[in-house]
Amino acid sequence: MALRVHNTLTGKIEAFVPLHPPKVGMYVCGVTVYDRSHVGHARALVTFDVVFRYLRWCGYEVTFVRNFTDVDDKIIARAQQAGISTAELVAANLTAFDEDVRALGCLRPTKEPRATEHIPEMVALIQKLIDRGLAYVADGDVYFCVEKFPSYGKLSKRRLEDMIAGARVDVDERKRHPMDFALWKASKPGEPTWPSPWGPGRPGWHIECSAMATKYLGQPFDIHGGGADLIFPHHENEIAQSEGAHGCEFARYWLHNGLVTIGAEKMSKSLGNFMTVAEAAARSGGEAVRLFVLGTHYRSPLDFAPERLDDAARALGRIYDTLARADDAGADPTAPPDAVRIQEFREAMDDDFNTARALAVLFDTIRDLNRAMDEKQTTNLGPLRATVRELSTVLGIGGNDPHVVLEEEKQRHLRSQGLSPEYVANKLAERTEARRRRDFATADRIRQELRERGIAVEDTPQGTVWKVAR
RNA sequence: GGCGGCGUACCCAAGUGGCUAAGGGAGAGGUCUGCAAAACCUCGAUGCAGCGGUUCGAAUCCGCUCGCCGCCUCCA
Repeated sequence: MALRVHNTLTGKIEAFVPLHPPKVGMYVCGVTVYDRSHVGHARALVTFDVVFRYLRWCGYEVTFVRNFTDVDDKIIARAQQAGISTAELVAANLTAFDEDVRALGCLRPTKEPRATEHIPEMVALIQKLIDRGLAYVADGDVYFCVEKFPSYGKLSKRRLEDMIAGARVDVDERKRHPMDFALWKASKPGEPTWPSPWGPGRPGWHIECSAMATKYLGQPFDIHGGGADLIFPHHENEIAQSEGAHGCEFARYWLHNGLVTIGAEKMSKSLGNFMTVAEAAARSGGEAVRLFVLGTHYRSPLDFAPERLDDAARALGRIYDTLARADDAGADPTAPPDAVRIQEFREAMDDDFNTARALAVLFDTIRDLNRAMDEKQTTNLGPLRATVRELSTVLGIGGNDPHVVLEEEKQRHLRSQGLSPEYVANKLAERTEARRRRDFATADRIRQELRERGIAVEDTPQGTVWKVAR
């Protein structure tokens, strides 16, 4: 079975057939860098990171483009509020974004173009739309004329009449049709501005993606992705602009991740009900956030609660405990992965990136690994360990050095508790001595004492060790 | 109002016509242990919002009802 993906354009799950195999072009809408990213952004980031990784794992040469919107109303407003330049605001948020992405274990896209670095391309595209009669100039603004694009609404499956019906659309005298949208906005004093044939101004939001996607991927290209909240109007407008200008299909497969809700309400900056990626990562670690996201199919709604992060952190801890144990047990690092498990994994991922099912394969493998160690079947260790390593290249879960991960977890814990490694070492030595004397009352008292500080003591055949209580 | 989607065990969640309804977290019992912890084993929904229907057979298809969400405005 080969990869099948859900295409928003058709509403169906279809076989994925790239235009120019083995090459695949993928464009994903990134973020507007006016503020820190939250868990909702994390979901989009992780979802398409896995798509990217899986396509590569399948042998495709993927060009993955993810943009930054670094000019828009909110950036301007936020910068003015803070009394800094838009450039300063953008720079700060780009740095923060980079940290978030790294915490989430996402690979770098092939290209990360910024809107402000592609103004000439946008101007050229707008000019082409004007030339083809699909756009018109009004007072230094340029609007796209939706009535001139007959298939407008084909992605979001809505008709122009329906949209106006329930409409809270701005009544703008300069627009010929209420649903017409801005390609170019004349700038007000003090705003970032670029020269254009229609006067100084700045681009509308949608045009940047049309211009940059086509610049780096050509047209048509294979995959266009983003959050489900972008289907309308953003992606609908991208299609109108790109297909209107070039007279050919824009993108073949449209993939959209479901939104993150919190208390059954959409998580969003405007509602103020969000947890930032940095906060989530500080609580449970970025990899746990990733695991939380991948536990649900990417198109389903995902309800966030901090406790779910804790669940994920515990599950992740089990993975790394097992891997550390396997490495200590001398799993052959050169062994090939287990073909049966890999096949199960492939079938799950081929089914529209069913990461929840793929994770079940990972956890089954973890159990296999522990059982093999319990039963001293050392020859199975290598292949099972290799299987986890293989799956981790796609899921981005369990791919780090387990000893390093566990050690970092311990250091983090000690620091947050204000405890020194010596304190723990002394307590453990004291307890070991007590146990040697068979003074179990003292030993248990010490263990309880440490437990209250979040330190879990384990007596193993190799001696006493401690871990962070999860 | 238009369009799209959701409701599966204590919590999360996969499964969309047919083996005993994955997996994770929590829980119970067991093995191991001085006792624990970890790990493993076992248990856990005779039932998949409710009601009807199609079918030899449905959580899965159809209809209705109830509850909930998203988009239609900036939004991942």
